[in-house]
Amino acid sequence: MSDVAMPIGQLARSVGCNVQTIRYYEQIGLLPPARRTAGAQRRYGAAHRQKLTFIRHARELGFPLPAIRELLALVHEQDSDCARADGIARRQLEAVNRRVAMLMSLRTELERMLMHDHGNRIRDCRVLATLADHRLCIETHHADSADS
Amino acid sequence: MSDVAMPIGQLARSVGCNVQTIRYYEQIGLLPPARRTAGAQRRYGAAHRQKLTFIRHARELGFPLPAIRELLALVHEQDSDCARADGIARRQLEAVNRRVAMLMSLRTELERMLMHDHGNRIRDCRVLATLADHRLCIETHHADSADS
DNA sequence: GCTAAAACCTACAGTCACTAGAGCTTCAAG
DNA sequence: CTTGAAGCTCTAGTGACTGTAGGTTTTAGC
Ligand SMILES: [Zn+2]
Ligand SMILES: [Zn+2]
Ligand SMILES: [Zn+2]
Ligand SMILES: [Zn+2]
Repeated sequence: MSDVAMPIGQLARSVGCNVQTIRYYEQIGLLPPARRTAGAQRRYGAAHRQKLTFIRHARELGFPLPAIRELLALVHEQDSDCARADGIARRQLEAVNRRVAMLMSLRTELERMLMHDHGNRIRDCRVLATLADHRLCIETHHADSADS
Repeated sequence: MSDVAMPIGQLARSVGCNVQTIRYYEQIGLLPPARRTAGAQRRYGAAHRQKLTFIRHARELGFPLPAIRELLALVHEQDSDCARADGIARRQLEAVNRRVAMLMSLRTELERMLMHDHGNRIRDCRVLATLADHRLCIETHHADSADS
């Protein structure tokens, strides 16, 4: 399509993020500055769109921005070994695994709380009783790393 | 133990959070202000410790602070119905379920990326190729809600 | 009573990855 | 040439803390 001189809003729609996000990426130096019209509006081409697509896809897979910055730098070294890139992805996988494990035990505990018979008064509520005393929990859901 | 006049550091150790967190909770009105010594240092008793334990346990289960604030308010209405408390917990369970679902599909995709044979050059790297083009993904891991 | 170290105090900045708003300017269609 | 959408910069806010600077209080040993 009209790749030649896309304004920022069109680029945003085409990759599915919003305009402020693109300006933010430029500001922190993740996306190189766009060329500007005489009136100082940004105009983007295919290269920018590719880079932004990469960034957004990585974000959707949960990579943090510093990791993405490193991955983008690696893309330019076509002849180098990809071990570093793979390492970043593996670390991301491990982080995801830790979060999943954490959330699964939270889920178990929340389900346990809710399953119990509630004497429908606050004073007898299983949810509040459990929150007040972790000994009513079975699982050790406690955070070693990875929150919420 | 010495519940009578715990200084903030001791309270922090006893519930397993750090000192700034307690001051932060006081600042945002989640934890009521402690009484002070002549020299303006905070001293805590059993009631404070109970409340803080409740807060920290709820946080470990992923409840956001506004939900915890509401739960704490409910605890004082011993004779009321616990439906609201249960509703908050159910919403938290649903949020956890959404996150788990999201993270599972991220995990699948990350594993797929990494499983592939890598021609150990950047130019052939499956990780970077996949990040550059979502069509190489099977799962629709895309975020509708719940990030990272 | 004195000293030194540990713990405490306030106030403010920084984290992460955006998002929202105010107040102004530029672009493109008619 | 007018108008309305879209763009611009700059600043502040989100959630739930964490870290720092620079000062004061407490406590234990002598
Ligand atoms: Zn209940
Ligand atoms: Zn528990
Ligand atoms: Zn590779
Ligand atoms: Zn994908």
